[in-house]
Amino acid sequence: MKLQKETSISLDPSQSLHGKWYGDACGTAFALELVGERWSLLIVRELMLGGRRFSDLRRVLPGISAKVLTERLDGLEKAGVLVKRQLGSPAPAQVYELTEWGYLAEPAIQELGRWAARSPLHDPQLPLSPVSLMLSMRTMLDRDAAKTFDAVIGFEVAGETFVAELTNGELPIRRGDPAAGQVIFRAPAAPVIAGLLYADLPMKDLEANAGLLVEGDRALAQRFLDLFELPPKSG
Amino acid sequence: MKLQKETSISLDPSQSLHGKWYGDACGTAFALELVGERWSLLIVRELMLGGRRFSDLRRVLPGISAKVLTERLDGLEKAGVLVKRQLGSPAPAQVYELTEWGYLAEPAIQELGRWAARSPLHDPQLPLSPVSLMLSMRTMLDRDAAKTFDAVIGFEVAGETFVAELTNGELPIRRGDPAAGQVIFRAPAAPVIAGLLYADLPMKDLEANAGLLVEGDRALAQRFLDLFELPPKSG
DNA sequence: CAGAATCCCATTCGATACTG
DNA sequence: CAGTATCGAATGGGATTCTG
Repeated sequence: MKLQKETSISLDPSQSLHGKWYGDACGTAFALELVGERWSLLIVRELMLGGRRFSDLRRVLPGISAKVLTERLDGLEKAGVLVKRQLGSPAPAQVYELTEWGYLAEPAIQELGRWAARSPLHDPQLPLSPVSLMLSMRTMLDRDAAKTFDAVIGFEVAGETFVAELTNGELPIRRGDPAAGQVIFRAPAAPVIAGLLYADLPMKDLEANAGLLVEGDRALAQRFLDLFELPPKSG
Repeated sequence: MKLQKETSISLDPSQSLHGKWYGDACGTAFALELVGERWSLLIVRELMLGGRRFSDLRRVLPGISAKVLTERLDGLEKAGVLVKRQLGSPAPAQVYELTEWGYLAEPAIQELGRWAARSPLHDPQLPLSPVSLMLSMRTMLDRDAAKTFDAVIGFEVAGETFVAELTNGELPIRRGDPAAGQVIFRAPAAPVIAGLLYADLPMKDLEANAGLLVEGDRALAQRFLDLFELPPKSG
Protein backbone atom coordinates (compact mmCIF):
# COMPACT_ATOMS: atom_id res chain seq x y z
CA MET A 1 0.00 0.00 0.00
CA LYS A 2 2.58 2.51 1.00
CA LEU A 3 5.24 1.72 -1.46
CA GLN A 4 7.59 4.42 -2.51
CA LYS A 5 5.70 7.56 -1.91
CA GLU A 6 6.16 7.25 1.79
CA THR A 7 9.81 6.55 1.70
CA SER A 8 10.56 9.02 -1.03
CA ILE A 9 8.92 12.33 -1.64
CA SER A 10 5.30 13.14 -1.52
CA LEU A 11 4.43 14.78 -4.77
CA ASP A 12 1.32 16.29 -3.35
CA PRO A 13 2.17 19.95 -3.64
CA SER A 14 0.01 20.84 -0.71
CA GLN A 15 2.47 18.97 1.46
CA SER A 16 5.56 20.76 2.50
CA LEU A 17 8.90 19.12 2.44
CA HIS A 18 9.53 20.31 5.93
CA GLY A 19 6.22 21.33 7.31
CA LYS A 20 6.18 24.99 6.48
CA TRP A 21 4.70 25.80 3.18
CA TYR A 22 4.45 29.17 1.60
CA GLY A 23 1.59 28.03 -0.63
CA ASP A 24 2.97 30.05 -3.46
CA ALA A 25 3.69 29.04 -7.03
CA CYS A 26 6.47 31.59 -7.18
CA GLY A 27 9.70 29.81 -7.93
CA THR A 28 11.49 31.83 -5.32
CA ALA A 29 9.09 30.68 -2.65
CA PHE A 30 9.55 27.12 -3.76
CA ALA A 31 13.30 27.53 -3.69
CA LEU A 32 13.03 28.67 -0.11
CA GLU A 33 10.93 25.64 0.60
CA LEU A 34 13.79 23.50 -0.65
CA VAL A 35 16.87 25.25 0.63
CA GLY A 36 15.52 28.02 2.84
CA GLU A 37 16.31 26.42 6.15
CA ARG A 38 19.31 27.43 8.11
CA TRP A 39 22.51 25.81 6.79
CA SER A 40 20.91 24.20 3.75
CA LEU A 41 22.30 26.49 1.12
CA LEU A 42 25.74 26.45 2.69
CA ILE A 43 25.75 22.67 2.49
CA VAL A 44 24.90 22.92 -1.19
CA ARG A 45 27.69 25.42 -1.61
CA GLU A 46 30.21 23.08 -0.04
CA LEU A 47 29.19 20.29 -2.40
CA MET A 48 29.43 22.49 -5.45
CA LEU A 49 32.95 21.38 -6.33
CA GLY A 50 32.33 17.71 -5.75
CA GLY A 51 30.98 15.25 -3.22
CA ARG A 52 32.00 15.40 0.41
CA ARG A 53 31.67 13.23 3.43
CA PHE A 54 29.74 13.94 6.58
CA SER A 55 32.81 14.83 8.56
CA ASP A 56 34.15 17.07 5.81
CA LEU A 57 30.95 19.05 5.94
CA ARG A 58 31.07 19.33 9.70
CA ARG A 59 34.56 20.64 9.50
CA VAL A 60 33.92 23.37 6.92
CA LEU A 61 30.63 24.48 8.42
CA PRO A 62 31.78 25.75 11.77
CA GLY A 63 29.02 25.49 14.29
CA ILE A 64 26.71 23.03 12.62
CA SER A 65 25.80 20.14 14.86
CA ALA A 66 25.66 16.54 13.80
CA LYS A 67 21.95 16.54 14.36
CA VAL A 68 21.22 19.49 12.15
CA LEU A 69 23.59 18.29 9.47
CA THR A 70 21.85 14.94 9.42
CA GLU A 71 18.46 16.61 9.17
CA ARG A 72 19.54 18.92 6.38
CA LEU A 73 21.18 16.20 4.37
CA ASP A 74 17.98 14.20 4.70
CA GLY A 75 15.86 17.10 3.60
CA LEU A 76 18.07 17.96 0.69
CA GLU A 77 18.07 14.37 -0.44
CA LYS A 78 14.27 14.26 -0.30
CA ALA A 79 14.16 17.51 -2.22
CA GLY A 80 16.27 15.96 -4.94
CA VAL A 81 19.15 18.34 -4.44
CA LEU A 82 21.68 15.73 -3.46
CA VAL A 83 22.17 12.00 -3.25
CA LYS A 84 23.97 9.90 -0.74
CA ARG A 85 26.33 7.45 -2.29
CA GLN A 86 27.99 4.48 -0.68
CA LEU A 87 31.55 4.10 -1.73
CA GLY A 88 32.88 0.71 -0.81
CA SER A 89 36.02 0.66 -2.90
CA PRO A 90 39.07 1.26 -0.75
CA ALA A 91 37.44 1.72 2.58
CA PRO A 92 33.70 1.87 3.13
CA ALA A 93 32.62 5.49 3.09
CA GLN A 94 29.62 7.53 2.09
CA VAL A 95 29.65 10.64 0.08
CA TYR A 96 27.01 13.29 -0.45
CA GLU A 97 26.87 14.53 -3.98
CA LEU A 98 24.71 17.08 -5.72
CA THR A 99 22.33 15.84 -8.35
CA GLU A 100 22.51 17.27 -11.82
CA TRP A 101 19.82 19.70 -10.80
CA GLY A 102 21.59 20.48 -7.55
CA TYR A 103 24.61 21.68 -9.47
CA LEU A 104 22.35 24.10 -11.33
CA ALA A 105 21.98 26.07 -8.11
CA GLU A 106 25.37 27.66 -8.56
CA PRO A 107 24.13 30.83 -10.29
CA ALA A 108 21.61 31.42 -7.52
CA ILE A 109 24.25 30.97 -4.85
CA GLN A 110 26.57 33.28 -6.70
CA GLU A 111 24.00 36.02 -7.16
CA LEU A 112 23.20 35.92 -3.48
CA GLY A 113 26.87 36.20 -2.68
CA ARG A 114 27.47 38.98 -5.14
CA TRP A 115 24.55 40.91 -3.74
CA ALA A 116 25.53 40.49 -0.12
CA ALA A 117 29.12 41.45 -0.86
CA ARG A 118 27.81 44.87 -1.85
CA SER A 119 26.32 45.48 1.56
CA PRO A 120 28.15 48.08 3.60
CA LEU A 121 27.88 45.68 6.51
CA HIS A 122 29.71 42.84 4.88
CA ASP A 123 32.98 41.91 6.49
CA PRO A 124 35.27 40.06 4.09
CA GLN A 125 37.78 39.37 6.84
CA LEU A 126 36.03 36.40 8.38
CA PRO A 127 37.02 32.78 8.02
CA LEU A 128 36.25 31.21 4.70
CA SER A 129 36.15 27.65 3.49
CA PRO A 130 38.30 26.58 0.57
CA VAL A 131 35.24 25.89 -1.54
CA SER A 132 33.77 29.30 -0.78
CA LEU A 133 36.97 30.88 -1.93
CA MET A 134 37.09 28.94 -5.16
CA LEU A 135 33.45 29.65 -5.93
CA SER A 136 33.93 33.32 -5.17
CA MET A 137 36.53 33.44 -7.90
CA ARG A 138 33.97 32.29 -10.42
CA THR A 139 31.63 34.99 -9.14
CA MET A 140 34.09 37.84 -9.09
CA LEU A 141 35.99 37.09 -12.27
CA ASP A 142 35.99 39.96 -14.71
CA ARG A 143 34.92 37.92 -17.69
CA ASP A 144 35.65 40.57 -20.27
CA ALA A 145 39.19 41.05 -19.09
CA ALA A 146 39.60 37.30 -18.91
CA LYS A 147 38.51 36.63 -22.49
CA THR A 148 41.99 37.05 -23.89
CA PHE A 149 43.74 35.11 -21.19
CA ASP A 150 44.34 31.41 -20.86
CA ALA A 151 45.99 29.93 -17.84
CA VAL A 152 46.01 26.89 -15.62
CA ILE A 153 46.30 27.69 -11.95
CA GLY A 154 46.76 25.25 -9.11
CA PHE A 155 45.62 25.83 -5.56
CA GLU A 156 46.31 24.21 -2.27
CA VAL A 157 44.23 25.83 0.41
CA ALA A 158 44.05 24.50 3.91
CA GLY A 159 44.97 21.10 2.58
CA GLU A 160 42.39 20.99 -0.21
CA THR A 161 43.63 21.07 -3.76
CA PHE A 162 42.09 22.47 -6.89
CA VAL A 163 42.92 23.20 -10.48
CA ALA A 164 41.37 26.19 -12.22
CA GLU A 165 41.52 26.38 -15.97
CA LEU A 166 40.91 29.85 -17.33
CA THR A 167 39.72 29.77 -20.94
CA ASN A 168 37.42 32.00 -22.97
CA GLY A 169 36.43 34.01 -19.97
CA GLU A 170 35.26 30.87 -18.21
CA LEU A 171 36.82 29.45 -15.08
CA PRO A 172 36.02 25.81 -14.52
CA ILE A 173 37.43 24.54 -11.25
CA ARG A 174 37.89 20.95 -10.21
CA ARG A 175 39.58 19.16 -7.39
CA GLY A 176 42.92 17.90 -8.57
CA ASP A 177 46.65 18.06 -8.34
CA PRO A 178 47.73 21.71 -8.26
CA ALA A 179 51.09 20.81 -9.73
CA ALA A 180 49.31 20.78 -13.09
CA GLY A 181 49.18 24.60 -12.94
CA GLN A 182 51.51 27.11 -14.53
CA VAL A 183 51.18 28.91 -11.24
CA ILE A 184 50.49 27.29 -7.91
CA PHE A 185 49.16 29.15 -4.91
CA ARG A 186 49.51 27.47 -1.58
CA ALA A 187 48.09 28.93 1.60
CA PRO A 188 47.29 27.60 5.05
CA ALA A 189 43.83 29.18 4.98
CA ALA A 190 41.44 30.62 2.44
CA PRO A 191 41.46 34.23 3.68
CA VAL A 192 45.09 34.52 2.68
CA ILE A 193 44.18 33.99 -0.96
CA ALA A 194 41.14 36.21 -0.49
CA GLY A 195 43.43 39.03 0.62
CA LEU A 196 45.41 38.53 -2.54
CA LEU A 197 42.36 38.55 -4.80
CA TYR A 198 40.13 41.13 -3.24
CA ALA A 199 42.12 43.31 -0.88
CA ASP A 200 45.03 43.59 -3.31
CA LEU A 201 47.53 42.72 -0.64
CA PRO A 202 50.98 42.23 -2.17
CA MET A 203 52.13 38.67 -2.74
CA LYS A 204 55.40 39.40 -1.02
CA ASP A 205 53.79 40.52 2.19
CA LEU A 206 51.60 37.47 2.38
CA GLU A 207 54.52 35.23 1.61
CA ALA A 208 56.46 36.88 4.38
CA ASN A 209 53.85 36.75 7.09
CA ALA A 210 50.82 34.68 6.15
CA GLY A 211 52.31 31.45 4.95
CA LEU A 212 51.52 32.07 1.29
CA LEU A 213 53.60 30.17 -1.22
CA VAL A 214 53.55 31.09 -4.89
CA GLU A 215 55.26 28.73 -7.29
CA GLY A 216 55.78 29.10 -11.01
CA ASP A 217 55.38 32.15 -13.22
CA ARG A 218 54.94 35.08 -10.85
CA ALA A 219 54.11 37.57 -13.57
CA LEU A 220 51.34 35.29 -14.76
CA ALA A 221 50.22 34.96 -11.17
CA GLN A 222 49.85 38.69 -10.80
CA ARG A 223 48.03 39.01 -14.11
CA PHE A 224 45.65 36.33 -12.94
CA LEU A 225 45.02 38.00 -9.61
CA ASP A 226 44.21 41.27 -11.35
CA LEU A 227 41.21 39.67 -13.01
CA PHE A 228 39.24 39.68 -9.78
CA GLU A 229 37.57 42.38 -7.82
CA LEU A 230 34.72 42.82 -5.44
CA PRO A 231 31.62 44.54 -6.76
CA PRO A 232 31.30 48.15 -5.58
CA LYS A 233 29.59 48.70 -2.28
CA SER A 234 26.16 50.16 -2.52
CA GLY A 235 24.65 52.91 -0.40
CA MET B 1 23.17 39.06 33.05
CA LYS B 2 23.08 39.17 29.31
CA LEU B 3 21.71 42.53 28.60
CA GLN B 4 23.56 44.16 25.79
CA LYS B 5 22.83 41.74 22.99
CA GLU B 6 19.12 41.85 23.25
CA THR B 7 18.54 45.54 23.55
CA SER B 8 20.19 46.60 20.35
CA ILE B 9 21.80 45.44 17.21
CA SER B 10 25.49 45.68 17.13
CA LEU B 11 27.22 46.63 13.94
CA ASP B 12 30.22 44.66 15.02
CA PRO B 13 30.36 42.16 12.22
CA SER B 14 31.17 39.41 14.61
CA GLN B 15 27.69 39.95 15.98
CA SER B 16 24.77 38.54 14.15
CA LEU B 17 21.90 40.63 13.00
CA HIS B 18 19.53 38.10 14.43
CA GLY B 19 21.54 36.08 16.83
CA LYS B 20 22.67 33.25 14.61
CA TRP B 21 25.85 33.85 12.82
CA TYR B 22 27.52 31.62 10.32
CA GLY B 23 30.91 33.18 11.01
CA ASP B 24 31.74 32.98 7.37
CA ALA B 25 33.11 35.63 5.05
CA CYS B 26 31.39 33.97 2.13
CA GLY B 27 28.95 36.38 0.59
CA THR B 28 26.32 33.70 0.36
CA ALA B 29 26.53 33.06 4.07
CA PHE B 30 26.23 36.75 4.74
CA ALA B 31 23.24 36.98 2.41
CA LEU B 32 21.57 34.27 4.43
CA GLU B 33 22.38 36.22 7.52
CA LEU B 34 20.46 39.14 6.05
CA VAL B 35 17.55 37.52 4.30
CA GLY B 36 17.79 33.87 5.26
CA GLU B 37 15.01 33.85 7.77
CA ARG B 38 11.64 32.56 6.88
CA TRP B 39 9.56 35.11 4.90
CA SER B 40 12.34 37.66 4.54
CA LEU B 41 13.12 37.10 0.92
CA LEU B 42 9.46 36.96 -0.01
CA ILE B 43 8.95 40.35 1.59
CA VAL B 44 11.80 41.69 -0.49
CA ARG B 45 10.21 40.15 -3.55
CA GLU B 46 6.92 41.87 -2.87
CA LEU B 47 8.65 45.23 -2.57
CA MET B 48 10.58 44.76 -5.77
CA LEU B 49 8.09 46.70 -7.90
CA GLY B 50 7.65 49.53 -5.43
CA GLY B 51 6.87 50.28 -1.81
CA ARG B 52 3.98 48.62 -0.03
CA ARG B 53 2.18 49.06 3.21
CA PHE B 54 2.03 46.66 6.11
CA SER B 55 -1.43 45.48 5.23
CA ASP B 56 -0.57 45.04 1.56
CA LEU B 57 2.21 42.73 2.57
CA ARG B 58 0.01 40.76 4.91
CA ARG B 59 -2.48 40.27 2.12
CA VAL B 60 -0.02 38.98 -0.49
CA LEU B 61 1.91 36.80 1.92
CA PRO B 62 -0.76 34.35 2.95
CA GLY B 63 -0.02 32.97 6.33
CA ILE B 64 2.38 35.53 7.71
CA SER B 65 1.39 36.85 11.10
CA ALA B 66 1.51 40.46 12.17
CA LYS B 67 4.19 39.67 14.68
CA VAL B 68 6.47 37.98 12.23
CA LEU B 69 5.92 40.62 9.60
CA THR B 70 6.84 43.30 12.11
CA GLU B 71 9.96 41.41 13.13
CA ARG B 72 11.07 40.82 9.58
CA LEU B 73 10.49 44.40 8.53
CA ASP B 74 12.55 45.48 11.51
CA GLY B 75 15.34 43.10 10.67
CA LEU B 76 15.39 44.05 7.03
CA GLU B 77 15.48 47.72 7.94
CA LYS B 78 18.42 47.16 10.27
CA ALA B 79 20.14 45.15 7.56
CA GLY B 80 19.76 48.10 5.22
CA VAL B 81 17.55 46.25 2.78
CA LEU B 82 14.52 48.48 3.18
CA VAL B 83 13.43 51.72 4.77
CA LYS B 84 10.19 52.66 6.41
CA ARG B 85 8.83 55.91 5.12
CA GLN B 86 6.09 57.96 6.63
CA LEU B 87 3.73 59.35 4.06
CA GLY B 88 1.59 62.03 5.50
CA SER B 89 0.18 63.50 2.33
CA PRO B 90 -3.41 62.40 1.80
CA ALA B 91 -3.88 60.21 4.80
CA PRO B 92 -1.13 59.30 7.23
CA ALA B 93 0.34 56.04 6.09
CA GLN B 94 3.66 54.29 6.17
CA VAL B 95 5.31 52.56 3.32
CA TYR B 96 8.15 50.07 3.26
CA GLU B 97 10.49 50.59 0.40
CA LEU B 98 13.64 48.84 -0.71
CA THR B 99 16.86 50.76 -0.52
CA GLU B 100 18.95 51.14 -3.62
CA TRP B 101 20.90 48.13 -2.49
CA GLY B 102 17.74 46.24 -1.72
CA TYR B 103 16.63 46.57 -5.31
CA LEU B 104 19.88 44.97 -6.37
CA ALA B 105 18.65 41.69 -4.90
CA GLU B 106 16.45 41.06 -7.91
CA PRO B 107 18.95 38.90 -9.82
CA ALA B 108 19.47 36.71 -6.79
CA ILE B 109 15.74 36.29 -6.32
CA GLN B 110 15.34 35.50 -9.98
CA GLU B 111 18.09 32.93 -10.07
CA LEU B 112 16.59 31.17 -7.10
CA GLY B 113 13.24 31.15 -8.83
CA ARG B 114 14.63 29.97 -12.12
CA TRP B 115 16.46 27.17 -10.38
CA ALA B 116 13.51 26.01 -8.33
CA ALA B 117 11.23 26.09 -11.35
CA ARG B 118 13.41 23.38 -12.86
CA SER B 119 12.72 21.02 -9.99
CA PRO B 120 10.53 18.10 -10.93
CA LEU B 121 8.66 18.80 -7.73
CA HIS B 122 7.67 22.33 -8.56
CA ASP B 123 3.97 22.90 -8.97
CA PRO B 124 3.24 26.00 -11.01
CA GLN B 125 -0.47 25.73 -10.31
CA LEU B 126 -0.45 27.28 -6.87
CA PRO B 127 -1.63 30.76 -5.96
CA LEU B 128 0.65 33.56 -7.02
CA SER B 129 0.86 37.19 -6.11
CA PRO B 130 0.66 39.83 -8.82
CA VAL B 131 4.21 40.94 -8.11
CA SER B 132 5.51 37.37 -8.34
CA LEU B 133 3.87 37.05 -11.70
CA MET B 134 5.34 40.25 -13.04
CA LEU B 135 8.80 39.40 -11.76
CA SER B 136 8.57 35.93 -13.23
CA MET B 137 8.09 37.51 -16.63
CA ARG B 138 11.41 39.26 -16.28
CA THR B 139 12.97 35.94 -15.34
CA MET B 140 11.44 33.83 -18.05
CA LEU B 141 11.66 36.27 -20.94
CA ASP B 142 13.54 34.89 -23.91
CA ARG B 143 15.81 37.87 -24.33
CA ASP B 144 17.13 36.87 -27.69
CA ALA B 145 13.69 36.48 -29.20
CA ALA B 146 12.66 39.75 -27.58
CA LYS B 147 15.50 41.80 -29.01
CA THR B 148 13.61 42.64 -32.18
CA PHE B 149 10.31 43.35 -30.53
CA ASP B 150 9.06 46.52 -28.92
CA ALA B 151 5.74 46.67 -27.16
CA VAL B 152 3.94 48.29 -24.29
CA ILE B 153 1.71 45.93 -22.36
CA GLY B 154 -0.71 46.81 -19.60
CA PHE B 155 -1.74 44.47 -16.85
CA GLU B 156 -4.47 44.47 -14.28
CA VAL B 157 -4.09 41.49 -12.02
CA ALA B 158 -6.20 41.00 -8.95
CA GLY B 159 -6.72 44.75 -8.81
CA GLU B 160 -3.07 45.70 -9.13
CA THR B 161 -1.98 47.48 -12.25
CA PHE B 162 1.30 47.47 -14.11
CA VAL B 163 2.83 48.63 -17.33
CA ALA B 164 5.56 46.60 -18.97
CA GLU B 165 7.64 48.17 -21.67
CA LEU B 166 9.49 45.70 -23.84
CA THR B 167 12.53 47.25 -25.54
CA ASN B 168 15.90 45.86 -26.58
CA GLY B 169 15.27 42.57 -24.92
CA GLU B 170 14.68 44.31 -21.60
CA LEU B 171 11.39 44.35 -19.77
CA PRO B 172 11.11 47.13 -17.22
CA ILE B 173 7.88 46.95 -15.27
CA ARG B 174 6.32 49.65 -13.17
CA ARG B 175 3.05 50.17 -11.43
CA GLY B 176 0.87 52.36 -13.58
CA ASP B 177 -2.24 52.71 -15.68
CA PRO B 178 -2.52 49.67 -17.95
CA ALA B 179 -4.51 51.68 -20.47
CA ALA B 180 -1.14 52.97 -21.67
CA GLY B 181 -0.51 49.57 -23.26
CA GLN B 182 -1.04 48.47 -26.84
CA VAL B 183 -2.39 45.33 -25.29
CA ILE B 184 -4.03 45.07 -21.92
CA PHE B 185 -4.40 41.85 -20.00
CA ARG B 186 -6.89 41.83 -17.17
CA ALA B 187 -7.36 38.86 -14.90
CA PRO B 188 -8.94 38.29 -11.52
CA ALA B 189 -5.88 36.40 -10.30
CA ALA B 190 -2.27 35.94 -11.28
CA PRO B 191 -2.40 32.23 -12.12
CA VAL B 192 -4.69 33.02 -15.04
CA ILE B 193 -1.93 35.01 -16.69
CA ALA B 194 0.58 32.38 -15.66
CA GLY B 195 -1.42 29.79 -17.55
CA LEU B 196 -1.26 32.00 -20.59
CA LEU B 197 2.47 32.55 -20.34
CA TYR B 198 3.79 29.23 -19.18
CA ALA B 199 1.18 26.55 -19.77
CA ASP B 200 0.30 27.90 -23.22
CA LEU B 201 -3.38 27.80 -22.48
CA PRO B 202 -5.32 29.48 -25.27
CA MET B 203 -6.49 33.02 -24.65
CA LYS B 204 -9.97 32.11 -25.75
CA ASP B 205 -10.36 29.39 -23.18
CA LEU B 206 -9.24 31.61 -20.38
CA GLU B 207 -11.49 34.40 -21.56
CA ALA B 208 -14.38 31.97 -21.59
CA ASN B 209 -13.86 30.41 -18.20
CA ALA B 210 -11.25 32.16 -16.11
CA GLY B 211 -12.26 35.78 -16.29
CA LEU B 212 -9.42 36.82 -18.56
CA LEU B 213 -9.92 39.97 -20.57
CA VAL B 214 -7.60 40.87 -23.43
CA GLU B 215 -7.96 44.31 -24.93
CA GLY B 216 -6.15 45.79 -27.90
CA ASP B 217 -4.07 44.09 -30.56
CA ARG B 218 -4.62 40.39 -30.06
CA ALA B 219 -1.97 39.34 -32.56
CA LEU B 220 0.57 41.42 -30.69
CA ALA B 221 -0.69 39.89 -27.49
CA GLN B 222 0.00 36.39 -28.76
CA ARG B 223 3.42 37.36 -30.06
CA PHE B 224 4.22 38.78 -26.66
CA LEU B 225 3.06 35.66 -24.84
CA ASP B 226 5.24 33.50 -27.04
CA LEU B 227 8.34 35.19 -25.68
CA PHE B 228 8.03 33.38 -22.37
CA GLU B 229 8.67 29.84 -21.36
CA LEU B 230 9.64 27.90 -18.31
CA PRO B 231 13.16 26.53 -18.19
CA PRO B 232 13.33 22.80 -18.92
CA LYS B 233 12.88 20.49 -15.98
CA SER B 234 16.00 18.80 -14.81
CA GLY B 235 16.48 15.19 -13.82
C1' DC C 1 -6.77 50.41 9.59
C1' DA C 2 -1.48 50.25 11.13
C1' DG C 3 1.20 48.04 14.07
C1' DA C 4 2.92 47.16 19.01
C1' DA C 5 2.55 44.15 22.89
C1' DT C 6 1.47 39.78 25.21
C1' DC C 7 0.66 35.03 25.70
C1' DC C 8 1.74 30.46 24.74
C1' DC C 9 2.74 26.14 22.51
C1' DA C 10 5.26 23.62 19.00
C1' DT C 11 9.38 23.46 16.80
C1' DT C 12 14.21 23.88 16.45
C1' DC C 13 18.86 24.45 17.90
C1' DG C 14 23.11 23.09 19.56
C1' DA C 15 25.81 20.53 23.10
C1' DT C 16 26.80 16.36 24.92
C1' DA C 17 26.73 11.63 25.12
C1' DC C 18 26.28 7.35 22.99
C1' DT C 19 26.39 3.42 19.21
C1' DG C 20 27.70 0.44 15.17
C1' DC D 1 34.04 7.79 11.02
C1' DA D 2 29.03 8.36 10.54
C1' DG D 3 25.72 9.14 12.46
C1' DT D 4 21.51 8.58 16.90
C1' DA D 5 19.58 9.84 21.19
C1' DT D 6 18.40 13.00 24.44
C1' DC D 7 17.72 17.33 26.75
C1' DG D 8 17.52 22.23 28.15
C1' DA D 9 17.18 26.63 26.10
C1' DA D 10 15.90 29.64 22.56
C1' DT D 11 12.97 30.84 18.79
C1' DG D 12 9.07 30.73 15.77
C1' DG D 13 4.88 32.08 14.88
C1' DG D 14 -0.48 32.02 15.52
C1' DA D 15 -4.00 34.21 18.15
C1' DT D 16 -5.50 37.81 20.68
C1' DT D 17 -5.57 42.28 22.58
C1' DC D 18 -4.34 47.09 22.95
C1' DT D 19 -3.31 51.83 21.16
C1' DG D 20 -3.65 55.62 18.12
